[in-house]
Amino acid sequence: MVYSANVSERRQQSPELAISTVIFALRPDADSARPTLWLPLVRRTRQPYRDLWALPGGPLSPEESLPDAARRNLQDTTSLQPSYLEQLYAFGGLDRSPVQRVVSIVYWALVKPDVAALAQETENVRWFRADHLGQLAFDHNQIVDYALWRLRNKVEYSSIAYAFLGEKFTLAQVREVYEAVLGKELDPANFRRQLRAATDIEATDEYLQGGRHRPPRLYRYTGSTSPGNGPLG
Amino acid sequence: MVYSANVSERRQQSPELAISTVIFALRPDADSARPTLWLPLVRRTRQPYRDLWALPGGPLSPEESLPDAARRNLQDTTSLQPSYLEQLYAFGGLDRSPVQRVVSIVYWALVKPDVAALAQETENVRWFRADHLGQLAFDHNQIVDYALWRLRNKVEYSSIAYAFLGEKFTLAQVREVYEAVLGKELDPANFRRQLRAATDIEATDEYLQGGRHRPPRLYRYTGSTSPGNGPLG
DNA sequence: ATATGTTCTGGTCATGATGACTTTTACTGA
DNA sequence: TCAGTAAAAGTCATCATGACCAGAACATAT
Repeated sequence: MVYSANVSERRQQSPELAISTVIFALRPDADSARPTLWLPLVRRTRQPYRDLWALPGGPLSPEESLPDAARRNLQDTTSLQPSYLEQLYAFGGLDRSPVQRVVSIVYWALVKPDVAALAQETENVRWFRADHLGQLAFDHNQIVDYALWRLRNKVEYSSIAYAFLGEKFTLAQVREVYEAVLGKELDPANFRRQLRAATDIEATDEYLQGGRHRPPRLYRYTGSTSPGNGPLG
Repeated sequence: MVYSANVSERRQQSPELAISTVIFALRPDADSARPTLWLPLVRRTRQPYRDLWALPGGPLSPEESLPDAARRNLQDTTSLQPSYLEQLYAFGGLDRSPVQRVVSIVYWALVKPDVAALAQETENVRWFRADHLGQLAFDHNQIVDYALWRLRNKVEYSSIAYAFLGEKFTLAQVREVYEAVLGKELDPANFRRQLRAATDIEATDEYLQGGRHRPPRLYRYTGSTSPGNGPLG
C-alpha cells in the first residue's frame, strides 16, 4: 500500500498482512526460585490500544519468508534469538482491529534462559508471567492462550522441552521444565524412567557438583531441535 | 489491488493473500470396492501453471472470515459442503508463484460420501485418488502431503473419522474409514473393543440387514463435530 | 567424627491399554 | 442342510504407567 486511504476505504481493500510471535522463556520465580513461564510483550505507542501491551509483530517484508519475518521481528523488538520457532495459526477475524482488517500469521518461539536473561527490559518491552497477563491489545489474550495450549500439548509428545535448556542438564532440570509448562508436579522416579527410555538423550560422564545432596549426572540432548512435523520436511 | 501493475512492480508490493482448501472424501475403489481417499482438484485456465491441476482457492473477500472464505470457495468451485473444516497452515514462501508473491492460508475439509457423490465432475473439476496425484500447480503437492499427514495424525487421536460417515453406521464402516486413511488393515476385534470403550458413540437398537453374514448393529456418534482444539474454543 | 536432611538412583507392585488370537453367533446362498 | 462370512465376545501375554519404597551420595550442622 503505497498510497494513503481513509478508514472506510481501507475497509474495502485487501486485508493487511502482519506477522506476530508469542515468545516463551523460563525464568526463576522470585519466591519459589523454581522456573516459571514468562513471555515478553511490547507496549503499543499508537492507536488503537495505545499503552496496552501486545505481542511483538509487524508487517511482512516483500523479500522475506514467514519464519524469517518472525525472526527479524523478534530481533528488532526484543533482541531475542529463539531456539525454537514454529507457526501457530493464522488469525483473520473481521473485528480484530477497530481500524483496518488485519490478518495475522502468528508464530511461537522458545528461548533458552541464558538468552532470555541477556534481554533487558525497557520502557516499552517488559516480561510477564504467562499466567498473570492483564488485558492485552487486540485479540492477543486469545492468541497467547492458544499458544499455551499448543506448548503444553507439544511438550508431552515431542522433545521440545530441550529448547529451554542448555547443552548439558540434569534430569531434574528437565523435570522442572515439564512441571513449569504443565503446571503440575511429576514423580521424579517415574519421570527419570521415561527419560532413560528415550533414545534422544544420552548420559555424559559428568556430574553437577555443589548441591547439598548426591550430585546428579549430566545428560545431553542428541535429537533434532527443529519442528519436525511441519510441511517443510 | 484496484490498479494494474507489471510483474516487477508486483514483486515489491505487499504479498497477495489467498485461501485454498484441501478436500478429502472417501469413495469406493473401482476394483476392491473398499473406500479410498479422494480429493477434488480444479484445472487452471490461466497462467501460471495453465492446464495443471490445483487446489480450489481464491482471494479473501474483505467482509468474510477465513473459514467463510474457504467454505464459499469450496461451494463455488466444487459445490461441496464440508462436514469438517479446519485451518491447515499458512504458506508464504517467496517462490510459490513465478508471477507474484502469494501467501496462502490453506484449510482442509472432509465431506461425507453422499455429499461427495452428488458433486459431478466437469471439464475443470475432477476427483483424484490421494495417492495417485500427478504434478500439481504451485507447491500444491507439498500442501496435499502435509494435509494427508495431518489427517492421518488426527484420525488417531480425535473423533474426526465420523465426519466421513452418516448418522448411523456399523463399527466395520468406522474401521474401513481408519483403514482407508491410515493405509493399513486393523484387527476387527481389537478395533471394536476400543470403540466400545469410547464414550462418544452409542449403540442403537437397529441392525444393518442384507449382508451374507450376521447383521451388524448400527451405532451413532454423539460427540462434537467441530475442531475442538482450535483457538476459537 | 557423627548425625541429619536432601535429592539422586534403582527397584517393586498393581493397573490398564494393546496386539495377537480363538470361539461362538447369526445371517445368506448354494 | 451345509458352507461361507463377518459380527461379537472373550483369552492371554506384553508393555506403559502411576504409586510407592529403599539405598546411595553428597553438604551441612552439631
